[in-house]
Amino acid sequence: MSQMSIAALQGDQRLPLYQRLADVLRAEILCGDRRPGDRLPSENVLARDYGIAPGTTRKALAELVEDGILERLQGRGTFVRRPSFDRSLFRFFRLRTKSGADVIPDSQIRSRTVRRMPSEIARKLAQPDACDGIRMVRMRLIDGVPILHEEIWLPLTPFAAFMELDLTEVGPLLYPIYDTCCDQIVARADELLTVDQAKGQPARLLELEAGAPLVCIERLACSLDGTPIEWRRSRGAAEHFQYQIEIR
Amino acid sequence: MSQMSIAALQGDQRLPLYQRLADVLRAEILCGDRRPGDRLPSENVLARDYGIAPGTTRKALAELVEDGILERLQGRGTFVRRPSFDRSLFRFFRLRTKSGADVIPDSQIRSRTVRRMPSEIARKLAQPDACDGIRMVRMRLIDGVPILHEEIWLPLTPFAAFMELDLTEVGPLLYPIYDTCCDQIVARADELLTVDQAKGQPARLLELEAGAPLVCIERLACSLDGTPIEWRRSRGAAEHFQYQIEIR
DNA sequence: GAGTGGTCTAGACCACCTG
DNA sequence: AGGTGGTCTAGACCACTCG
Repeated sequence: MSQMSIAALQGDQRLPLYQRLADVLRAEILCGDRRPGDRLPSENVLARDYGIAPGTTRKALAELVEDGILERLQGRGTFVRRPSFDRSLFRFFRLRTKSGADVIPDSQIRSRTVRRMPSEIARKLAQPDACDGIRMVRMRLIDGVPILHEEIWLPLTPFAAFMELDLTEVGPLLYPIYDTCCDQIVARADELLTVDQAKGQPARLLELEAGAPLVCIERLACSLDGTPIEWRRSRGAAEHFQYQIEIR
Repeated sequence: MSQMSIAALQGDQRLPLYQRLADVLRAEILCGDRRPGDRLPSENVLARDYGIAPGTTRKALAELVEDGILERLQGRGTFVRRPSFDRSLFRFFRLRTKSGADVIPDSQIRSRTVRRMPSEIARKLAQPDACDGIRMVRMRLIDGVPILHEEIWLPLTPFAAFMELDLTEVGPLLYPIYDTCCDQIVARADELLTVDQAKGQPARLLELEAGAPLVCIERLACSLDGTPIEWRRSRGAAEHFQYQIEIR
């Protein structure tokens, strides 16, 4: 192991040692060689294995901690972080209910079918045009009141097992299920927020009049290595929402 | 200088040395003792002055670089960063015009008066209730088309000089003017985005029918030490906007 | 050429966790 | 008690900038 590792660090010699080590470790994590929760070798062991000083190892690990990929616990070790992130939507969104904030709404999956993906969604999911995918419609409710209408698309390739799942066992959070059931970890997402007008199925399910202002969030969720995994569009009555953000 | 500085670091001895040094330097910057653009002493000089190892100094400086307060340039030195941030609004907002993105709209200040602050705004600006403030109404246009209606409030206390300014000389960016004219630096801001319906003056100036969906962004801008400096509410036709964000 | 920050080394001691 | 990470030291050499 140790000689091979030294060879690996010699890859692109223009970069500093700590950078090359960070790249190696990052790659090992992204390709699934090291899974979330795994403990890495201690900094001294890494230093010996790669033939560099402990301080240099430390700087590489610090960079990955900065990235949010690793977590270091004094006296315990260095661990691959488990990205948990389904609450992120509600980190920015605040639902204007009596109760206040930080509630994850209840979830009702209204349908789950395999059907032809619209080409625009296929493109965003990096799938070939005119292929099949999994489509879900999900309502999210607070105190029984429908708040969000969600249309969710998954590519068949890694998510075939998802179709076998008992929907009654699916809770309000999908991403942990993607992990346990299909070995897919959502690491980041892009969101695009626009304002729309209510019409069709979403308007009906949200019990809104046609033309009412609707907030529309399109999200493309990606795995650790950047592969797009899930596309979803969430819509909700505009009056229920506020989006909060800090700029620096 | 050097002995005094050592005394300063002894303040709260539970914290690590690099942390205490970072706190001292941050405080010196926040209170205006070191201004944006100033060069700090080199890490070796700091180390000698404070009686610590250069590596420890380095870690303190790295933390402030991380915070965005300092900037280090190889061969030149370590500098206090000049926060420039008026473009941030448009880092998230994309205006759906033919031309595309990354345009700072033109600016027309329609009024600038001193008048009684609404109590809610006074509270947010940490001003006493029923005090006077500076109120501006500003339109922002792209290709001559009104896009945003802005209502802006400033506390009189540090901004009195702003009333003397020739408005024809005010460009599209206010924050650099706050700096040069009133010695106020905007370092961060909180934004709250909601959806509203057009009515009254904003609707008229934006040439919208009453009831049209309106995006409404309330922003509270703060100086380096966290003091609220400016409150503004920007409104624009919802159809013109999209808000983009990356979640990690 | 002198001074700066960027990288790297090779240790030391401490606080903390676990078996 | 032994291993872990957190802090700290005291240097080295390099690349870069500037006068």
